[in-house]
Parts: sequence; structure tokens; C-alpha cells
Amino acid sequence: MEAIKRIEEKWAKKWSQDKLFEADPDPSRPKYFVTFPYPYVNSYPHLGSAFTILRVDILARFKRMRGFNVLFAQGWHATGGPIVASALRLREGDPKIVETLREIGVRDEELPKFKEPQYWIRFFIKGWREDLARYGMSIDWRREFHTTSLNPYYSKFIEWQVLKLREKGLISKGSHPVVWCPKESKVVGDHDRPDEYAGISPQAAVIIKFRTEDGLVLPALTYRPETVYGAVNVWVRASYTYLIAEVDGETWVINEYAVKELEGQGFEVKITGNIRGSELVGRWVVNPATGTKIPVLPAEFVDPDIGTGIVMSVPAHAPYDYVALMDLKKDPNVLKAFNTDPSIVSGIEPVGIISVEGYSEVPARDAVEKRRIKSQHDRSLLEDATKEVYSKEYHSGVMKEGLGPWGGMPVSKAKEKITEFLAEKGFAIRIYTLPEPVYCRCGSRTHVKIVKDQWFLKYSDARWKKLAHKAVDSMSFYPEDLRKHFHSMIDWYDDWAFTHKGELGTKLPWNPEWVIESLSDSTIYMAYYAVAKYLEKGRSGVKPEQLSPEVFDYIFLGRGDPGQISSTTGIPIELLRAMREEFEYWYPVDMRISGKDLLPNHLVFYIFHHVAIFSKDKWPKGIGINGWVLIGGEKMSKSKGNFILLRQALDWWGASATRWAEVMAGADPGLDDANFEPSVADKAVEELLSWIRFAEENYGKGRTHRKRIDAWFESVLNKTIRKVTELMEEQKFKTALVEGYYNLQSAYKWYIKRAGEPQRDVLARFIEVQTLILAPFVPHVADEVWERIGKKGYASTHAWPESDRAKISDELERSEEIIKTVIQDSLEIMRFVRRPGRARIIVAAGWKYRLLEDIKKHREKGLNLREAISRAVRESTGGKKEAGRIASLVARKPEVLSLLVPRNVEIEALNDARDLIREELGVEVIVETEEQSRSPKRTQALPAKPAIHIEEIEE
RNA sequence: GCGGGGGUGCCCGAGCCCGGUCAAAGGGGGCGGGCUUAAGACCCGUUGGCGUAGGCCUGCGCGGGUUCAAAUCCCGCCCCCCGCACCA
Repeated sequence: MEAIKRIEEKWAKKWSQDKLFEADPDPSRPKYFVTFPYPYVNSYPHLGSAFTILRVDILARFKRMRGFNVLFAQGWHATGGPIVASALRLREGDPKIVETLREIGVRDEELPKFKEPQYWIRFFIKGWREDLARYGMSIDWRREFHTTSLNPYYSKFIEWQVLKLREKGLISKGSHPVVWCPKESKVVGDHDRPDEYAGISPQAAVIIKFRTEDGLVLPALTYRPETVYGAVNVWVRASYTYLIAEVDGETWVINEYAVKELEGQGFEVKITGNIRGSELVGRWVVNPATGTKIPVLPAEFVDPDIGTGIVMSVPAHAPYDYVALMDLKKDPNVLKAFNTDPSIVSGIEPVGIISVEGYSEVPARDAVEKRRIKSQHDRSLLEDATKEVYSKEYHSGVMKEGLGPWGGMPVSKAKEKITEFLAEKGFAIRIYTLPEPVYCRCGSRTHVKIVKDQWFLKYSDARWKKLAHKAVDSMSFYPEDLRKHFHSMIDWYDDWAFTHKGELGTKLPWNPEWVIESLSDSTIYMAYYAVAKYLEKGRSGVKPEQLSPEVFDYIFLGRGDPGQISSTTGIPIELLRAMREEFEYWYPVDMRISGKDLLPNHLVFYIFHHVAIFSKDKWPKGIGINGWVLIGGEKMSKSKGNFILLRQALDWWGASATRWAEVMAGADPGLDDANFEPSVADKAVEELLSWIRFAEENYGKGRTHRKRIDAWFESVLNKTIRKVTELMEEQKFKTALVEGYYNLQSAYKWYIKRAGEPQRDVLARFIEVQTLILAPFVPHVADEVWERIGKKGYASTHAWPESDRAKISDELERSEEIIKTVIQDSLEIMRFVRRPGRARIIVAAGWKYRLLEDIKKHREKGLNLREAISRAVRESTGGKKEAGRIASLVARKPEVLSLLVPRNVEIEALNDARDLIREELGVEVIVETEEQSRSPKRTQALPAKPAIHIEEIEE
């Protein structure tokens, strides 16, 4: 372990000294620009982020070896709420955040510094940089930067970006529902809430007004307005004290929560009194949709903290309502307590208004009975039943005839139409609500608020979508089926609220109380890598204020006159030209590799913003995606105790073994998760050290004369190069490593088995090729081997091995397969032979080869197997009966067609391998032809499948 | 709801897009053997059933179909998983 770590340190140092990965424009070489989405710097990298960035590095290194001038740059993302929220929590003395920081190794005396968001940024950027360097990332560190107004250079760039978008009419203003904390007067994001409330967001709902005779409005909140036609009563919580309030000139009975929500959504609400739920029971209200009078009844399931506290009852289609009604029917006398005649209950029956296949008139009853729900207190079963009915009806339900214009309409469509109708008539209002209570970190209950003056990116814009689709059509995707995902995401996007308050970021230039949110300030920053090298940290003496929009217009769009811009801004003209040249050379991004989490958001934005701002030749060229990393088959999480930071892995296994295990976890592109097995990393250490040893000890050794089998191994070697090269191009890095290392190594083992001592040149070539193939994966090890076998320079930057077509021989490879199957078959036969004597390997007669070749020819012309065989038999000269017999054998074993080699090659191969076969079988081996043989088994011989006769020793 | 993915041998996981070479790669685990004072590591073999000649039977969620031939193509069903806007 220490040995390999010393090697890694040694090479990391050399690379850095030689500036191996610092890339500058070089018009004489093709460029390749790869990026990894800059990480959010509120923690250290873990094995998941390490996995994705490793894929970027492998690709960068591979392309470098293929002769490209590769740029791999890395920045850091600090925009957004979590860091601010964490710093705030620390200030408040939240023990959880203290623990989190301690866990990752922050010392107690350092803790207070984390009260400042800036410190988080500085601290974790340093951590990331160290970890990535140690991990062997081939990054050009001169282009590093971080986001937000804390880096005014970057902020200038982002300001330029949004100004461009506004010029193009892609930004609008409007309103937007958010989760709101009334106490702190702010939006409550997931990072502002206790974990159990994460992910709950505003839902569109409808409030339907049920009116009493004396004009009191009972507003029922529902997600299913279309079912109002089946509402046969209204539920209230008898024990709750409702508020009476003036809303839009009407008198409403509502709960406290709805007051806040209505106020937050632009309604005037004036509380004028209160009323017990029990006082409402027994009153009659009008169903606005049907005009019928329905009673108000008590139900325990009604939660006065949700919605309006008033529920419309649709027992035919809502399991809760159905069960509550049945409960009441079972014991109507409870109504007496409310001075209400129990007999009214008997008159209430579910009214089905939606028909769904597979369900009765009353789907809610079906769902309830299926689950044997006994009362309205069986909440989890009722939730489940509700879900079922809801989704079935929405999907495949149809409004019943007799419902006026809605009759026959699918529920999914009727829902919207009916809402529209109700709203127009003043029977209902649209509202946003939270499906369950959400609390802010500060402890107060939140509600939905409509934010006015919200700025939007107009992703709904048809022209913009069209351009984005066009970009997707022209890009390459790994895996390819991402393309359709992107098309559908682009179609799906609606306007995006892109400004927030109270977070880190760049201020909106024309409205600085807003900050540009995190997804929107990270869309075209790859262009900034071209200039970061010059601007960051004031390297060229340019001040942020000098970076007027004209400067960026020139650098990124080629607009304006550099001389003039230079004189108005004071930026030297050569510097302007250099930045322009740098951008022109590196852009567009050739490949962006990311985890699947960024697929539906960042990567879509990435495309949108590029097509909006840049000319077509600067649009993204490719995207590669990979899944998460599981540890030992389980999702990585702190609570499971299997959370591994990159730095821990590097401490335990070193860079090479960590990289190896990450690749073996499943570093092919795709949405599936990879599985990191610590035991693989354990083993990799030994594996790599022994490769170094093997290479060093064997390079230059070996016999000088050549054998037949040498050519076989050369064929495999060259074919491996070809396959691995293709796999690397497709980013199938795990498959490439399996093919290029494990499979090649086992081929080498077979080679040694067959050849005894390896041939010197072949062995040397094998060691070189193997080392170069390993270079993108475990560069430290490859460079070490390279040095030890006496090569100059770096394997890391050496040319990728070329496959020599002339050395690839399918015939040789197939004949070797034949040998393997002969050995296997013979061993199987020997299981049944008591006293095996000699083994006769009988090669098929010449005419059989001609027959099979004909079959193969016909197959290749597109005939199916049966036709191909029958035609070949028909055309064959000589013994039709014999030919027919062979043909039927072939029909049962079509694989012989794919192993078919010329007869002399087969004979040669078998003779060549006779020693090995004898060794494997432990008996004497005779290779003969069907024509020579007198064995009774000889007629069974097929091309590529010689007859085998194990002679039995007589007692 | 909207969108997407998947069900393979004891387990994990390839293969399925381009049907035959798939009893189905590769791991892991199990079993047997070697090495060793022993354990570990490592190496070899074996790991659906049956079979005294390289074979046969069963088999890749369930049911049906296309085909000379289906894990692979088509239809229906069941089940599971993931993302969805202030979380970067």
C-alpha cells in the first residue's frame, strides 16, 4: 500500500512540475474540451462525485493520447441557499450542523469561522482541489474560479448573460407560488426545513363554494373539482372552531390556515367572528354545480389544519367520504347531539358520476371493501384506496352521460373544463395549497404565497424551444437514448422563476434586490474557463468594473471593435484579442459528463442558454451521463454508515485502486446505478503492484524464434486494441477495462499455456500495449511501468496504441476456439469412459467443408438457416444422403458455421496444440482425417467440430 | 398526475437495439481440491436436472403470438423503481 502511494505522489508531483495538463490554444492540433459540472462547495467530494469526474478524466486522458489538445478545466459553484442556511444554523447553534462539520474533520477551534458563508466556500474549494489532485485528475488548474458576487469577475460575466437574454426578449415578469414562512417572511426551500418536510411543494387546487340559505359560504378545498356533481353532503369537524371572515365581499367559514393562504395569494380577508363546527352540522347548503340542497354533517377524518377545514363529500368516488358516510349510517343517532334529525342520513346515497372499467357504480366502495376498511380512522388504508381510485378515474374514467356538456368526456379533460366553468360562474376559485403541513426551520407553519414581481426565463417560448431541439438533434449523447429524454424535457419546460432572495449569487443587474438562482447562473460558464485564466485574481490587472458588456460581446460573440473597446474600458487590446482567441479555439464544449441528477435540470438549461446566446458553431457537442454510485449494493448514506468521502478512499486504497474500483463499479454511460465494492479496491492494490512487477521483470525477456501461437496472441492483442478504442470512444469505460485488462490478461494466460515461454517481441508489445491501455484508468501506475521498462516520457501522454489490421486473423482465433471445445468435449466424454486409452481427433472429410461453406454463403445472402441448408444440399455434388445427414447435424449445431475455418488450418491448429491437449486429457493424442481414420466415430466429424474417439483400454 | 426505467440462474449483474455461436459473460457466495504448522491471501475445479460418447430435458416476471428457431421480436397482464421547479 505504501509502495503504491509513493508512486502516486511521485507522478502527481512530476505532472504538476511539467505542467502536463495545462492546455493553451495550439492551432496545429485538434482540440477537445471536456467538462464536469462544477460542484456545489458545501462539503468534500464523495465517491459519487468522484465517480463522475473520474469518467471525465478518463476521457480527457484517452483523447490526449489520441492526439488531441485536451482542456479539462474545473470551477466551483457557491450559488444558492444551502451554504447560507448552514452558516445561519451554525450561528443559531444547531447541534446537527456542528456534528456534520465535525464528522468531516473540522476542528473545534475552526468551527466559528463557518458562521460566515465565505468561509465554507474557501474551505471546501481547498478540500476539493486537494482531493481531485490527489485522485489524479488531469485538470488545468489555472482556470479555476467560483461563482456568486463574492467573485465579481464571474458576476460580471453572469450579468452580461442575463442582459443578453433580456435583450432577446427571453425574460419576463410575473407571479409564482412558493412555500412561505410568515414569521421570517421568506421563501422556504428544502434546506430551510427539517428533513421530514423536504420535497413538499405547492399544488394547484380548487375551492368550491357551498352556500347556506342565509348566504354563509362553506368553501371546500378539493383536488378533484369534477366530482362536485357527486357531492351529496359537506363535512365539517364538529369540535373545531372555525373563523368567519369577509372574503371578496362574501362571508366565509374557514380555518386559520386558509386565511393565511388566501392572504398570501392576493385575497382580502377580514375576520369578523367565529363559529363552532357543531353549529354548522344540520344546516343545508346548495351544491353550486347541481343546484341541489345537501346537508352539512360531522366527520372525524376532517383535519382542520389542512385546506379550508371544510370538505365536500363525494362518497361514490372518494373513499374517505364513503367510509365516513357509512360510519354515520351505522350510528345516525350521534346527530341528535347536534340537534339534527338522524333520519336525514338514510336519504344520502353515493351518486356515481364517473364510470371506470372494472369498477361498479361506486368505485370508492370497491376500493374500500377490497381493503376491508372498517372506519374512517384506518388512515393508511384509506390513503392507499384514495390513490387507487384517484388514479384509475383520472386515467381511464369517463364522465357519465346526463352531466350536460361533460357527458362522455374523459376525466382528465373534464377536470380542467369544469374548473374553468365553476370559476367563471363564481362558484369556485383556483388556489395553491400544500398537501400536508410544512414547517420552517424556525418552527413556524408555512403556507403558499404568490410572489409578485418574479422574474422568469421564458422556456415556454416556442422559438427558443425550437432552437434547443435543433441543438439536441445535432449533439451526440452517451447513451444515445438520452436524446429523446432531452427532446421531451425541452417540450415539458414552462417558464422558470430564475431569481431568488436571500441566497448567494449574482445580483440581477436591473433589479438588484433579486439574486440569480443557482441553476440559471451555471448554464454557459464553460465559456468563462477561456477567460478565467486571464481575469481571475486580477492576474492581468483587469478590474471587474472594466468588464462591460461590450467586452464580453467581443470575446464571446466577436462583436465590436477591440480597439475601441480597449480605449473605453482600458483593457489592453492584446489581452482582449488573447481572450477572444482562447474562446474561439476551445469552444464549443466537446463533451460534458454528468451524473443523472443533472439531466432534467442543469443539462437542459445548458442547452437552452447556449442556443439563446451563442452562434450555432458554439453549441454543445455532446453529453454523457452516468448513474449514482452504490456502496456494496446500497445507496450511500450517512445513516447507513456507508458514506465514503473521496479523501477517505484515497487514504485507504490510494488513487489507483480507488480509480480502478470506481471504474469496475460500472463506469459505462447510462442511467443505471454503479456499484462500488470495497473488496474490489482491496484487490486492485495487489493487482496493480503485481502488474508493475511483472512488466519490469519480463520486459525484454523471451525466446527469439517464432511459433504459430505467437501470431494468435498478436491477433488477440490487436483486436483488443481495436475493441478497447471503440469502447473508449463510446465512454464504456468499465467494458473497456474488462476487455482491455481482464480479458487480455486471460488471453495472455492461454498464450503461456500454449507457448510455454513467450516470444520476446510479442511479450514486449504486450507489456507496452497493456500499460498504455491502463494509462487513462490508472495513470500513476502506467507512468511508473513506463519508466521502469526504460521508456522516455510519460505513458500518460504517449500515443494511444494503434491496432495493426494485418495482424488480426479471425482464422487463427477461431481455430484456437476449436481447440478449446475439443478439449472440453473430450473431457466430457472421458467422464463416461472407464479406462481411457488414446484420444483420436478426427478432422472431417473435405466435402463437408465445401458443404458448410455453401451453407454459410447462402446464410450470408440472407437465407434463413433451413433454406440455406436445403439449398446447399441440393446443389452439392455426390452423396445426397450423406449430405442430408450432415446438414441435419448442422441444423442442430449452427455454431459450427461461425467457427468454420479452412480444413488445412484446422488440421494445423490441432497438430500444433497436440501437446497441450495431451496434457489436458492425460492420454496420448492422435490427430487424423476422416479419410484416413478407421474409427467408427469418424463419420460424426463436422468442420470445426472434429469427431473424438476416446479408445478404451481392454481389461 | 406528467415523464422515464426495469423484472435474468443462490445473490449481484451482462445480454437484449442487429432472433440461432445462450444452460446464458463476469463477479460474489457455496462446495471440492491445491498451497500452508494453521488461518488469511492466492491458485485450480465445480455450482439447474438427468445421462456409461460430446447428448437430452427444464429454463431468463405471467399468459398468448410470430418464426425452422425467442431471454432476445409482437400483444395483453402483474409487479417494482426513479425524476418533477427554489434542492444544487
